[in-house]
Amino acid sequence: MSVVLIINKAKILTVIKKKDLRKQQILQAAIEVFGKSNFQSASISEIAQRANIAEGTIYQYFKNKEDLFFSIPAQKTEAFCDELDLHIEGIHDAFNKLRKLTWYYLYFFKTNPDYARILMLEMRVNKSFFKSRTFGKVRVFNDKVLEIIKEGQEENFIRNDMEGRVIREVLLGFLEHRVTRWLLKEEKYDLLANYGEIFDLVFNGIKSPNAERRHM
Amino acid sequence: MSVVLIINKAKILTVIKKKDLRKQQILQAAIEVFGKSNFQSASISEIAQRANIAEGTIYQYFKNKEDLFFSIPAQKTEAFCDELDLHIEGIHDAFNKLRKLTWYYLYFFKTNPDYARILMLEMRVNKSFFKSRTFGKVRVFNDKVLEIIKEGQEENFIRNDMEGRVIREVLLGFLEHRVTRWLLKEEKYDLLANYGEIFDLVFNGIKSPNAERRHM
DNA sequence: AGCTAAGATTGAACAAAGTTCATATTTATT
DNA sequence: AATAAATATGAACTTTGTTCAATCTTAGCT
Repeated sequence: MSVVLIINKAKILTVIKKKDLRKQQILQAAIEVFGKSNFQSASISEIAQRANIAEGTIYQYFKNKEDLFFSIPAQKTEAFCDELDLHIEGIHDAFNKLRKLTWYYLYFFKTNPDYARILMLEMRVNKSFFKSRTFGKVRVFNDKVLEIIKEGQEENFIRNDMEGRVIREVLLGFLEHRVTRWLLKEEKYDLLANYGEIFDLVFNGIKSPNAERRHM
Repeated sequence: MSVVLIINKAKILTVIKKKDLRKQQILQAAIEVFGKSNFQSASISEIAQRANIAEGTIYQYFKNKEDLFFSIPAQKTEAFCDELDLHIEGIHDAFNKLRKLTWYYLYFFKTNPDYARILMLEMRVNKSFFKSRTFGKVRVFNDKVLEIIKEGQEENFIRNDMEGRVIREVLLGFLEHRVTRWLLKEEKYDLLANYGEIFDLVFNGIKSPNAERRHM
């Protein structure tokens, strides 16, 4: 094994890439199949079919069905965080950062409904997901939200009499709930409709009493 | 069949009761088994074992595993609504009704964690649950919340510039999120801890601007 | 180019769990 | 007590995730 490593570095890279490619191919098929239905009613055979491979091959790349399932949100969540950074970039005050974050959150799920279904209706509600490698990616986002909230507390327009974590719970709780409802109602309405209204509603609850109407 | 109906009414009642009793027996076993794990990893054979019956018997009382699963929340939710009515009874203003409702909601799930797991982590996130007979019971609760919110809007301490439904979404969204988090963290902390704090947080978001500190 | 070994792929076979159904048992009626 | 109806049973069936021995493909070497 280590011999190979010494002899030819370039070749190994292409091998790794090929492995990665096949993994991507399986993941893509998995997103489509899992996204259309759910974990239990999606079948390995359909995923294999859609990826044009044999069922057994999947198990060379993923430990089992659950492992494959849990691997789906990893890249997407990473992409979400990266793009979010871009959207936040250049905004200086925490209020507008939070406002933009809220908008982007809803926008992202609106434009990625398959991923939304998987993350909101299956992962978010699965105990072992919280122990999975993939959940680390979600935590990055959660940390970022808390950071902005603390920033807002220092800027004194988010109330200081409560822990940042509790405030985050209200904001994320509402967002998750909203996306979940939208999915369950089969995406029949616009997830971003009256977005300003609802942000105002949540925000008025978490804004500092002595920041009256400063940002309205 | 109809002959029996004409001949002996009392006997039939006892037969119905017996059928009901067996159904209860199966449901109780199902609550225990589903509550400990989840839909997919709970097995019919374990439920049958715990109810001291054969696997096939279950299918005399329930169409299939999903039907059995969906039947669990029906009675519990009904009991929840009935008790909630008692707790609300005698409270005259919408503010304190909402406050009590919030408290009772958290209290109920705290004291019924098996049911909580089933409702929050499995049902609430399942599309076909929304079409099930059982969901009607949940809707009764939702309607009650909306009613109280509208009452509050008339009493003018809940903001009137937004639809009652949106306000309900924030309140219930937060409550569901809180219970869900608590379950996922394996009930390691007290669900009712700093309950006043969090109600204040949500309420300040939905209270009418011209009801300043009236109820604080 | 051809050989060899490692790696990747395959799909038949296996295992586990939901569901069905012919048979057996229990209960109710006369 | 006899008969019929209702209920319960568990072995057999079906489906689907998973394994694995056999086959094919690719990379490295002469």
